[in-house]
Amino acid sequence: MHAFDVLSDPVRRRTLELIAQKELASGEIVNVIEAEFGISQSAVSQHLRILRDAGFAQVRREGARRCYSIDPTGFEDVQGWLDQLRRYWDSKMESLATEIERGKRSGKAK
Amino acid sequence: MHAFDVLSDPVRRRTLELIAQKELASGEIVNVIEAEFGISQSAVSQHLRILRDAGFAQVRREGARRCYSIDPTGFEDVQGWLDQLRRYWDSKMESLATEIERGKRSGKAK
DNA sequence: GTAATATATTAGTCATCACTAATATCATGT
DNA sequence: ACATGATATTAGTGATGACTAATATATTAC
Repeated sequence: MHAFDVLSDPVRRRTLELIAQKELASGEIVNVIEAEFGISQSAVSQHLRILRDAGFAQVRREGARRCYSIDPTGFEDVQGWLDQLRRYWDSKMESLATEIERGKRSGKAK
Repeated sequence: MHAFDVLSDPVRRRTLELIAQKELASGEIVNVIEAEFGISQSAVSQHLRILRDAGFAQVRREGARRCYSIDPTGFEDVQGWLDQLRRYWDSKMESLATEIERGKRSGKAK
């Protein structure tokens, strides 16, 4: 599943918000998500798996508990793609600015 | 449609890459996407509508042509959400570093 | 070992969305 | 006015993914 597909689900985004602030056990995440979205433990567990597989979440076993925290790895591709895109349109702006500057100097600006 | 849903489609991501570099007429976009993904003009047009509606693309009429370019507006929410999340885990790292520092000074580090 | 708790997995259902085919709209040239 | 080209829209179909219910696995307590 592509990184952006992972982030396209509101339950997964909310889950990331939660574990970004503080490591949480699966059960604690289930409590919040169940209250906010009205879905089952099973559904949350499936989302957690997707987050793990895509490198957005890390898990640490603590007895019977599974403690989840943010894994920055998954965000690298996403942020990279966004940065690349921004570079494109920034450089476009820049060459536009250069063009305007050139126009001014040669007195061609209308 | 949520901003992340918009970005979760590969055709739309590719389209954004194209128009981020250079303003393109609908037909030019169709040519590239048709070649790369093997989908119809209709499909591309539907994707362009979604990009417009979500504030990722701007359109300019030029006779019968519709010229598309990037609209940064749509990316604000996306980048904002990512930044917020990063702030969370950065501050977590910071307080962890502070804690270690404190531990060292008080000689409590194990 | 058995019960209780915590979490994950599986099978099956339903909704959403991306697509095609067909059609509509709009501008341009004759 | 009509044909042509460029683009958008609509209706209908198929695939994917999010969910529930049921079950499996693992850990702790008795």
